[in-house]
Amino acid sequence: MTKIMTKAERDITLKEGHGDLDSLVGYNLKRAYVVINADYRAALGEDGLAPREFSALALIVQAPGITQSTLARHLGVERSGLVKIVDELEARAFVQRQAVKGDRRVQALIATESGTGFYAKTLETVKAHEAKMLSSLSSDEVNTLKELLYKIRSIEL
Amino acid sequence: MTKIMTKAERDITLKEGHGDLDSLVGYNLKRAYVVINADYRAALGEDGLAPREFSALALIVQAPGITQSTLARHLGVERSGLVKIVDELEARAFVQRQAVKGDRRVQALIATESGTGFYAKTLETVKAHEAKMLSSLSSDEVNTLKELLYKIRSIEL
DNA sequence: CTTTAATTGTTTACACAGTTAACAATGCCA
DNA sequence: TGGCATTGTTAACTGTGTAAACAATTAAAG
Repeated sequence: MTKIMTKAERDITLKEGHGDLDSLVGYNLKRAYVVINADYRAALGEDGLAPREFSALALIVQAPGITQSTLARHLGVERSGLVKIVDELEARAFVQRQAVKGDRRVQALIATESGTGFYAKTLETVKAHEAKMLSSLSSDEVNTLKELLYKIRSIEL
Repeated sequence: MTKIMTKAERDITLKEGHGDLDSLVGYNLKRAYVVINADYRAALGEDGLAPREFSALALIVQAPGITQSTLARHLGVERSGLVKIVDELEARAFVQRQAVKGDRRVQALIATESGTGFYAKTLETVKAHEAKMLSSLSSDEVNTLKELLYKIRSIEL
């Protein structure tokens, strides 16, 4: 026999905020991800780089000449999925696909000058966005958080 | 003048693992989320509940009679998006939409007996999956992680 | 060598999660 | 009563990503 609650009772019950879900890391992880992601997009605006293009560009800037296969592996996506990411970056003239002598299958990725500049500018914007989002955490807490998340994402790598 | 690296040089450079990206919370958050999510699905198998159906069911079990609007608000999704989640749960006979006297617009959601049972069983599976994933973290670390993620997801709520 | 296997980038088809906009039915309130 | 808000729903669309197939090329095995 299930007891039905009134609307007021429901709201009070759920307002507390510690049912089963809140004790699950996965649920908190997803919700936090959604919040951060939404603010990221708001902070970068209409023609800012989407997260995946941004992270791809970051690796290309920091490892000039990286191939798409290697890049896909490091980003944790499929080769096929990376194609449109690089297409987008190339369409905006931030990176170039460059032939490699010695292996005609691969095309090395290098950032253009404007790509490098745009990346640097975007990185500052992203850092500002994160600083704002994490302003209620101490810098120790932020470091701990990064550390723990890094541990999790390194599982079975 | 951009210096192109050899493949070996590239691999060494990236293996270190501390470029710009690794210092960003958002990037670590996303990668950790993907890892946890993949293992969640593997742990629950073919006909297990997907994360969103599971969390919806959790709230329905814990707040019998909750309406779709209230549920959507608590889950952080749109009313329209919740429809197919509840459809799925109803198709599997885990919840029922029940008319409410006094307001003919809403339909209260209640878990069936089998829904409650399935939820309890699934919750144990999910807890086991999390325990496995987080085995390299101390229980203090796990609690800290939950706490920090909860702080983040509570921003502007 | 020559045949077989593996790798790279790519396209196409698909699945899934989620949003916005519109809508009918109903309730609230002034 | 009349206007406004809310609820559940559908439909069209976007975004993100996967899996499967393919041609070109390279590496490995006999």
